[in-house]
Amino acid sequence: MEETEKRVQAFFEACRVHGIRATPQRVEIYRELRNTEEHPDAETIYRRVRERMPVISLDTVYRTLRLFEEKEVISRVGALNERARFDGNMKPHHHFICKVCGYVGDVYCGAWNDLKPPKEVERLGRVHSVHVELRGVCKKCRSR
Amino acid sequence: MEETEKRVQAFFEACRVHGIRATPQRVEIYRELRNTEEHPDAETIYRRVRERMPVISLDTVYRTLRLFEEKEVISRVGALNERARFDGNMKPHHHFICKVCGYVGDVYCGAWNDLKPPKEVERLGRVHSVHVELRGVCKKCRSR
DNA sequence: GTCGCTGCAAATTATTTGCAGCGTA
DNA sequence: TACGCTGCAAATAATTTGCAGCGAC
Repeated sequence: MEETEKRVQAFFEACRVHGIRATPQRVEIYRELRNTEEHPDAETIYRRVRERMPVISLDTVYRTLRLFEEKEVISRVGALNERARFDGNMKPHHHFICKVCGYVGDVYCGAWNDLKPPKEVERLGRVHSVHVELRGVCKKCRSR
Repeated sequence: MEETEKRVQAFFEACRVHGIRATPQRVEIYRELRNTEEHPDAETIYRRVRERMPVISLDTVYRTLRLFEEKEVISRVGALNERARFDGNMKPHHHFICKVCGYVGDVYCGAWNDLKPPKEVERLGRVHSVHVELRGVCKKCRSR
């Protein structure tokens, strides 16, 4: 069995566990996402899936991605894109981000200020800065 | 001199270096951003600055933030929020993000898969995952 | 006077929602 | 039959843009 197809099997299993239906649309969206390393956006996934499955709508893609993310079957790159948040502190530091409310807290950790990227990264481009993101649930949201 | 005000002095200096005007609006936006650790969004900054400076518009705030970011006087939390990007790979890995085109590449680095957050982070909340983000310029954008 | 910066209003873009129909358990 | 899932169209929310006026060099 091909690698991607093994994953699709695991996907069916995950759907069973979460009690959601593995509809054709969802399977294709999942397959598309596993088939690429491009970290595509919703629109791109929509365009590609539609080539193989002409009857699918963009909002199904959005809805499905949101569902997958909620079930932790896929993840989102970078912060939860609610709205842009800014930071006036340009000293090296890191962030704790609450998955629930989006709260962002500063984390200082000297040891993390000079993490050395592995050499293979040169293949991708030149690194200007290294930044650690901790994701979790903040105190306030935990106590609710 | 108070800490924030020292920073505002540095801000004037930075404006001189970059050849942009340190208008009252810009000074207030910068001051607001340095005065808080909340990593506010544009709307929040707008609301707060307006209390002290009634004549300012939301788009000036947006424009100013964009300008500051470009000049590297401030930074943005998380990825450049163009649009949401998704990742079907749930194995622990890290990301290289191109500042110019938004390209996202996967980075595998065993040593980074179990970075231990400093104890003070418990003060903020419970950490579920640790993720390193490398920001830089990708090969394609460098050669242009 | 020139040119950068601003406010206003309108435009654009990404994402979400309400609703009716359809298909599967 | 019931209910989850879908497509469509309309709504919402964040951010950007065009334009005219104003003020600093």
